[in-house]
Amino acid sequence: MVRQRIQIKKIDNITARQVTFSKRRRGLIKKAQELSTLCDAEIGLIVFSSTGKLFDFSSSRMAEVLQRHMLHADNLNKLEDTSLQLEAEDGLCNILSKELEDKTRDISRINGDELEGLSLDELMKLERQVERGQTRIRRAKGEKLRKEIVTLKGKEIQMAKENQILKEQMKDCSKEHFYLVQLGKTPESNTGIPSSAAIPWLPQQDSFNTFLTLGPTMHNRNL
Amino acid sequence: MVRQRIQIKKIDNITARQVTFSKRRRGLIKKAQELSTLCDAEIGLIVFSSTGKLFDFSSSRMAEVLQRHMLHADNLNKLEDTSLQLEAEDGLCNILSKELEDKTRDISRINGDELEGLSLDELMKLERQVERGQTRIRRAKGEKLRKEIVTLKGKEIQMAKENQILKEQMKDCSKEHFYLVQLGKTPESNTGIPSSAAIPWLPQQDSFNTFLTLGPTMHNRNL
DNA sequence: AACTATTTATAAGA
DNA sequence: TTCTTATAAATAGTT
Repeated sequence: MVRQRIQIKKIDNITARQVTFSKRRRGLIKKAQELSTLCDAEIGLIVFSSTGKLFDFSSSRMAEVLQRHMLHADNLNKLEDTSLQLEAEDGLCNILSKELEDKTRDISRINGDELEGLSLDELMKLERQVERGQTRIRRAKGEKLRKEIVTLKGKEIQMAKENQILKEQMKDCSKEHFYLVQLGKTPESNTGIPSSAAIPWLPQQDSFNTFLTLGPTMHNRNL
Repeated sequence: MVRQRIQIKKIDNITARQVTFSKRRRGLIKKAQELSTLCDAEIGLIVFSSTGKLFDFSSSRMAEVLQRHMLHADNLNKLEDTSLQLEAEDGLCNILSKELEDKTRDISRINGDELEGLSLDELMKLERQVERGQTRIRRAKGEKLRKEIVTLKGKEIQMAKENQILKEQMKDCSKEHFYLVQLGKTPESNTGIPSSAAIPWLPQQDSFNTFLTLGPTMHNRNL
């Protein structure tokens, strides 16, 4: 946005990301405050940094809700005092949140973050893992594309058939009209020149019936 | 803030207030989106207009949390603290296990499993994600290897120096022995030729003084 | 943490 | 509501 416009996508550099997070978070909270004051709105805003730190803002009543949320968030890291009553529950929560933490870090590493502490062996293992996944994902994508092509080809054939049928109907229709026109003496059909250019997918047909087929033609074109 | 700086206090004029609300609300939500994308933050934003209309934004799973909070907010009048507390605890576990489930599936997919339900777009997004991670992991690996090489080269130089010193010592030592042998009439040291075969990394030394240098030599070898 | 060149947001007006 | 525009505010990159 400044000095150079940035794209809105995850900032790779961790330091830069943290700096931007800090600046924009403050900006966002300020805007939220201003909106609530200026327009008498009730606003609740919760922001978790990628490292799990919580920041929030709330006007008035919403505070209660957000407060509760904050407690939950805290519990997530260190399930403490408040509920000594439910030790089993705590234990389960502890286990869950620990597992969650592990998996979150795993994903982070797969995405190429938090690699600092890893040994060469671990890095190479990670590389192999990602490579394997990549191969399989590509295979799945290829498969998907292939199937889509098959489906589309099927549709194409189906539509070609329909077109053929419609063309036949059109021809019959035109003949009918031709006779009707001859009987009814309307003078419009004088040139006899084909105008297939405007409707390229339809083979030649004489202009004397163009105006008659325009309606159905346009309609079919959008099928 | 524009054309004329405004004070941050409730806007009296109702129309003006509504217009400002509409503009700033959109601005706020845009900023929240940008922050969540740029900095990989989880954000939940709830805005109630003064007329009671709800607008909200949330990144990812925070949606569930906010949903819950909104429900709780409704119940807040009816339920006592204790039951709320319990419900909250239950909720936490639920949320944790749900998130765990999500992340487990995410990892599975990165590894190329459970891809069946994914659309082409999702597959391609996944492919890009994995590709990006791969690049970063490879970069980290390269970096690590480079550092290791630098360290090893440093050690090599250090050891070469030590070897040089040891050689000098050895030479002095040999000479000394040579004279001692000459004086003491021991017959072993007649050639003055080194026998390095047994300990190839050490340059020539005569067998009669091996026991003198063995200690420090072995020690230095492990430095 | 401060600076500053720019971009972005937006108040007021149409 | 939406567009325009002058200007305030936010902020990316730099120091």
